[in-house]
Amino acid sequence: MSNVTIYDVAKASGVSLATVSRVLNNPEKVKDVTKKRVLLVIKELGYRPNMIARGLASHKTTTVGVVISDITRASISEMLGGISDIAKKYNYTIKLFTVTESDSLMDSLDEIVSEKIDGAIYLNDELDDEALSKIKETFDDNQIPLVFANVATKLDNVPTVSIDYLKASYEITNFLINDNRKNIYMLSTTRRYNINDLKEQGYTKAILENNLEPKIFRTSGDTNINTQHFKAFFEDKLIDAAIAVRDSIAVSFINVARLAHSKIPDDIAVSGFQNTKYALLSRPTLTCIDIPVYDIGAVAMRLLTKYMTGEKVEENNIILQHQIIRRNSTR
Amino acid sequence: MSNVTIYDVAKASGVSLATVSRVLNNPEKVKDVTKKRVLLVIKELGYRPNMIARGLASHKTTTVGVVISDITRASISEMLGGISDIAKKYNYTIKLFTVTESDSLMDSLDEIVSEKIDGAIYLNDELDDEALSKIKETFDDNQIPLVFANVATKLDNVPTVSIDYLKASYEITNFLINDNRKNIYMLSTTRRYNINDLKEQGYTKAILENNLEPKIFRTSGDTNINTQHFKAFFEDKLIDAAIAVRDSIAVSFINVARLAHSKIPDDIAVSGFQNTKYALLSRPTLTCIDIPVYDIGAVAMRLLTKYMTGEKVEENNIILQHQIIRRNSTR
DNA sequence: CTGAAAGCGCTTACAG
DNA sequence: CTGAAAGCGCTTACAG
Repeated sequence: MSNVTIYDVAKASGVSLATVSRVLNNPEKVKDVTKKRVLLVIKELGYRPNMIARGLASHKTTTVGVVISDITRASISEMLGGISDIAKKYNYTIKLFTVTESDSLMDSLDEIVSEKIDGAIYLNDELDDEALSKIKETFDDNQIPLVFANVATKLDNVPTVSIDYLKASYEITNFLINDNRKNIYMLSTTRRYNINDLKEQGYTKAILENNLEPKIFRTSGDTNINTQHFKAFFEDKLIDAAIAVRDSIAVSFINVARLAHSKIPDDIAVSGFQNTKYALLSRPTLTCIDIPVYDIGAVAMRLLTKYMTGEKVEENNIILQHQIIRRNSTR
Repeated sequence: MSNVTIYDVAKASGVSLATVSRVLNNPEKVKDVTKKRVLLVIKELGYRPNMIARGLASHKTTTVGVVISDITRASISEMLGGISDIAKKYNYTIKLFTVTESDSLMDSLDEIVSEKIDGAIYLNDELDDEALSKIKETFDDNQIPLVFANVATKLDNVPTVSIDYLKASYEITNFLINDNRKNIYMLSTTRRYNINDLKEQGYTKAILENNLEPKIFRTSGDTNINTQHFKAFFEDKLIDAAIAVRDSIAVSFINVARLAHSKIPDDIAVSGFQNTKYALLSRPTLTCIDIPVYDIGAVAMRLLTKYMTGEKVEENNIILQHQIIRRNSTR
């Protein structure tokens, strides 16, 4: 029964409730004997401070908000894993907020802010700079530290944790160019994402530097739909390499390409992005950029703890390392 | 700026703070003119009630805890999606708790309980009945309604939302038996899950009813590891059908089987469980039991709202419908 | 329909 | 090192 209050503990150990509170929050200010006695009573009574009351009195809830748009995306749950592990380590609880497109952004933010969180991590790579700065501003007004995870922006004073998507894309494109590929497509999404734009830029840069022609094919993330698109694609396109912005799109493309009697990787080399389980289960197995999704979450949470406790922060925009995982869909 | 309090609103609209509170919580008790005036001031000042203070005063936090073990599992994020959508609809906020194996169960529960949630959903199919009832008891002691999602148990008075895994497994096994398969393996996990046990039972029942021999092969959920196991498997096993307890294990098995020159589905028919994206991206595409994971989450949350508000509940153990999705890995 | 007052369970200066 | 008291921002009987 958790209806034991700080009063009960105070009475049972013969001290004031102020002292019990100190034992819990500033133990160094309490004499050893007293502390031991109080601690014992706490154990015996099974006392656990009421976090709500503590939150009201101290203006700290030891809760961080995690704001996401589409929880179903594979990367999200891994990022959440990283966030959660570090949050636990620093004794923060997580509140989950989902913002759907039908919601007005400002209303959603107001709601989140009124929950009195100590800080927030925002996961949403669909935001443009305007939306990003509006969000940042709202949190600033309420003095709530905020970190964007897996989001890239040129705005400074907006803390982010991400990888260098432009560079990653540039590298994988060059990798294919060095394999003597001439007709390299980027398979991107119809919908413009903050991060996919960077992938396209890195690709385009490498392509142009080599006097090739950039070719971006946009399709849906939905397997049923992009399968149809890819089937049409093979009726008239010349192609010897493809870089998909997501692993699942790459695998879907491989499946259709093989139906069209293309040999992977000899006729067409294919690369994905992220290194999910899809890449391992695909045949041939998929070469891709490994994105340390768990780490992005973990580092974002760690960064947030620094803002919340007022620790010195050297760098607001953290770039984690990516790498190319070579498998059988490329030579 | 959310530092506007109920006092500011009261003063600005010339009423007492009690009236402002009523406008928000029991509007029918306030005269229309007064209500309109207060509402206007609330808008103008941008007032949003402090949820922490409200929680302390009312003993209701409008927050539900979602307790999970391994957030990385694909099913979890979809279930969370269902939970989140319904929670939003009923104006509940979600607190996320992860319980790792290294944590003591009781300590974790104590922590969760001290967060003063109004109710909880527990997602963990690794628990045996003993653990389940211990958990249920702890929440009962603290008068916190609790629903287990995607968990099966014979204990009554433990609310659950799930599908009939035994029946689903029984059906898919019979489906393969009717295709004249004789050497049907179940590909299960080394680790015993609450739910996988039921899958094994359904399989075994169908097999025995048809005078066949039950054959359960246990492996890891990790693709790299089970690939090795499956390679060894093909050196000495006679097999013409396989039912994997997870889609990803089925796909991994198919990949190895094809390497061993088995034709899918002619030589070996394969079925999975859940109907994830893996099933669609596999070649051949994977037949599997469709599990309405999102719905399980949504229904669990809806059920929980009933417990929290004291609504009548007809049935504590809700079974959702599954179905067999036939694709190309079976005939 | 509305207000004054107590209370929710804590924390935190302020004294001593 | 410890206690008395004010306060965090609300809700909710209790009167009227």
